[in-house]
Amino acid sequence: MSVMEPVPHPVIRRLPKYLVHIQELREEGIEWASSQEIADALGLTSSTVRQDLSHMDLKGISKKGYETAQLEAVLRKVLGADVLHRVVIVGAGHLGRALAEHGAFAERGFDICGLFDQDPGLFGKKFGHAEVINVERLSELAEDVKVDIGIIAVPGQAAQEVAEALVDAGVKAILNLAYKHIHVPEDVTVVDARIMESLQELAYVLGTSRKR
Amino acid sequence: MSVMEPVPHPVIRRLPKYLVHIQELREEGIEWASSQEIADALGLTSSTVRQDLSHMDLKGISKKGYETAQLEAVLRKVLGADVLHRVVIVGAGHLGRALAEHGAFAERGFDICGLFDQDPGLFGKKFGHAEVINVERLSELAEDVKVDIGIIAVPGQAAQEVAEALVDAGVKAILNLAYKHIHVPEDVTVVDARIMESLQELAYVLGTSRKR
DNA sequence: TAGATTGTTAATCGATTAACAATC
DNA sequence: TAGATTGTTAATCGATTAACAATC
Repeated sequence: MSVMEPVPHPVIRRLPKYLVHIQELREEGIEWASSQEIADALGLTSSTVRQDLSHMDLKGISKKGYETAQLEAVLRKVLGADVLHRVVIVGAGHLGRALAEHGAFAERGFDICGLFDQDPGLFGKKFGHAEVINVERLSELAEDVKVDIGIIAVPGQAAQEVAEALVDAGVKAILNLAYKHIHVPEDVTVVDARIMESLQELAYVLGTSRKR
Repeated sequence: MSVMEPVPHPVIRRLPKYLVHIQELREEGIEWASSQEIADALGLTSSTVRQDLSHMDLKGISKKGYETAQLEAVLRKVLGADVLHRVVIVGAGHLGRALAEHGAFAERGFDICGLFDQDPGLFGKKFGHAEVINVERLSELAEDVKVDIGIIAVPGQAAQEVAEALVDAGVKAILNLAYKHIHVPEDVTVVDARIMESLQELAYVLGTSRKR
């Protein structure tokens, strides 16, 4: 509840889930939600929900729970959903293009302001409202507009190189979709998101269940 | 090291990272890797690496480390990389198409054997080597071939419905890319992978650093 | 042999869950 | 009032890190 205490990482990762669910409840016209109801919907325990929300600047009310309008506002604020984030995507392969064309990002405050690749055959092509630009011109763009987030959507071998280009351009937050760990300075935050790893996780589970 | 003890979840999620790194080392002709070397490359501690690998059926050697060939083999085995996994994708939007067209899955033992959508305008169109099929015909396909993994790549509102169709079709492992928690029976494993949530996590970090 | 590195036990750290007094 | 639900403390659980004897 106190404003400046650090929110633990596992909690941060759950906040977007709360936000989505609460927005749904509001669309249905529901004004109050108890920790138990939220927990059931998201596959958590009510205890976890209360602990998590205790980090937010918000008070629940006994017998009623949390006011959905207030909860949505608080979550939007802490997740920066009301701030415009400028995002560049490096790599205009299938995945990079799909992201550029995916409308949901714009809806949630992520503006794709650049789509880069090294293949001249792609330069100038439009995906979503972004045009493919030579990756060498990344730093030029970064001089003009402050880039908040860089998405790495290139093959693994090129990931580290791209990461360094993003860091040089002053980007402090990187989403790494490449199948490779990247090394960055301490003041840069990296979040990994790899569909391949998730698939392999499932493959492991399938393997163990098959044996029994 | 013992064959049948359950491997903790955090360890499982790191195994794919080890595999990728070891494969790289082998391509470079490197035959031995110490826990410290692996840790540095992947941003872990040597202690974590040794603990993780102690779950594998493998022995390191003092002074040399782990034999990369052996380590790769063991990791491939435990992650089921040598088994063909039959995958269906439900949702032929930008993301679903990008996945179907993404060659890296086939390389790693994931065969996209079906791409489904509800939009008749898409039926018959080819992405990668998959043709878009009416989602109502999902169960038909499942009768013919054993589907191991289902990928949900539809908008959030449709996610639960699709999850149920997959469960009905006998799919026991689901990768959920939709922005919505899905409820499934106990014997079905769900892994969530949402780029939006990862972006929001970064947005949170940006928000907190901005304040200081 | 001396030194490096494993495998494993123990210590620490942190997250989740349980419990319950306070409160509406 | 009685009952439901919060906010918070304490207990539990599990993962990571540290430490070190064993070993090559």
